[in-house]
Amino acid sequence: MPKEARPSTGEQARQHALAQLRQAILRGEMAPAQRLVENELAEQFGVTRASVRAALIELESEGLVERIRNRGSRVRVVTVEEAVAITECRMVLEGLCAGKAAREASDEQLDQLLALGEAMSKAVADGEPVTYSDLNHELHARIREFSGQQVAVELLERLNAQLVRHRFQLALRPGRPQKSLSEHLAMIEAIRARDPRAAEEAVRSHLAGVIDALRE
Amino acid sequence: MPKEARPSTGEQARQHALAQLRQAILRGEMAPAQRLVENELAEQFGVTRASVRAALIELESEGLVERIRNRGSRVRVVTVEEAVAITECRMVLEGLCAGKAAREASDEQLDQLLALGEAMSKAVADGEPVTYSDLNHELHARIREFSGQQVAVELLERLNAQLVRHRFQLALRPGRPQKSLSEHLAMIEAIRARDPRAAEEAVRSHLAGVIDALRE
DNA sequence: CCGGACAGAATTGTCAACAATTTTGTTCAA
DNA sequence: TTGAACAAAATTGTTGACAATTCTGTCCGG
Repeated sequence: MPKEARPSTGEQARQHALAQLRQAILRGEMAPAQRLVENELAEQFGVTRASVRAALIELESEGLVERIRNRGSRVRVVTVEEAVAITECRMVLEGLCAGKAAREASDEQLDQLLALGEAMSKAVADGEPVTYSDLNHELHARIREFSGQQVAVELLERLNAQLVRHRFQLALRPGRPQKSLSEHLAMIEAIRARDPRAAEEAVRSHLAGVIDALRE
Repeated sequence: MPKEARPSTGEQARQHALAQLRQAILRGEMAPAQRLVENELAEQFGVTRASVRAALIELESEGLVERIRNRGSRVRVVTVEEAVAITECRMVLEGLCAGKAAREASDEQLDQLLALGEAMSKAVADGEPVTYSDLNHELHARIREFSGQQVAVELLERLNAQLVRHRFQLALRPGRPQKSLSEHLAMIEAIRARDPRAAEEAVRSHLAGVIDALRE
């Protein structure tokens, strides 16, 4: 059992509890469908139940936690169908972002994408799937960021948070990095060419591929 | 000042407060940027502050309310730029839904769309912009529903809720219904033709038109 | 006349106790 | 043995009071 967290003076209790719990779920420290008892969490994080409650309500509307009236909270499990539906939404939203990024990114930012692409190629060549997965994640984050589309960014971050468990499963599949790499390079190429239409199309076909892989 | 709501026995207090508050905001009974004091709301709705607090936290993550630490809550005001960004997201998400609806809707559902289109034409011919606006809203809702894409539906409902104030402004603009009507009819046509690509394109160009109108 | 320090008011954040609900385990009769 | 009724335990929902923070208006020195 993890040691009780420090009182964390400046930080308000609710935000503390919220951050701790979200991290714990995202890091996969909570088993899927595990029950989240307010009392236990309160003791574990060193805050009162009211703060835990507030945090749980917030996590519920982020889609990370499931709450049933008078029955308590659990870590939400995302079925494969849901993961597919989520990825379909990612597909169009990231497509939007890629198109805007192709129009509005600075030359400096385009160089960052190029560097990321090279790092990803190297990771695949060296057979390091974990490094590749991290870079993958970062590439998508950068494209979102460069689009300047704040609303889409927030929606996508929420959606991505719900997929943590499926991401692992996908990254370690043999042969997957190779296929994924060329799609990613095409995305980078289209954005660097400042071709919004091609950029959107590249992102969409990449995520269509992810959907196929999710379905096995 | 509105009379205190009934205790609403079965319903739990938090859900009661949440529903009341959300309705009040969506109906425009709360002035934009109006301060929401927890005590006042608690008394007004006949629940305790804790329930109001919980409701406010939830409404914050729905984007209807803005909360600042130790400073309280206000009704969130959506700037024109934000409304544009939101509508861009609607554009791609509703495009996704239209494509899926074109594939998966039943013949019966397609007939509903046709009937809606006729009603909309009539409303424009009769010069009834309010009726037209309602039908407009219903058409979009039906398309979402027929797609069977639950994740997209939830995202879109959240986004739409944030636009209430801008919707009014747009619907009453002279000449707007005429332009909007033909775009809507094209959407219906494409879905009824079971042409996903055309359906997506029709929805996107319609909402691109809405974006132009928003920018004036 | 102006600006900063300070006290008071208003408001949000936190807490511990209590009430209501659901689940679980036990008993007893058929 | 099975099933329903019931009691006990666990857990969530609610309440009112208290603490911490921020805002507001006043006072005093310059």
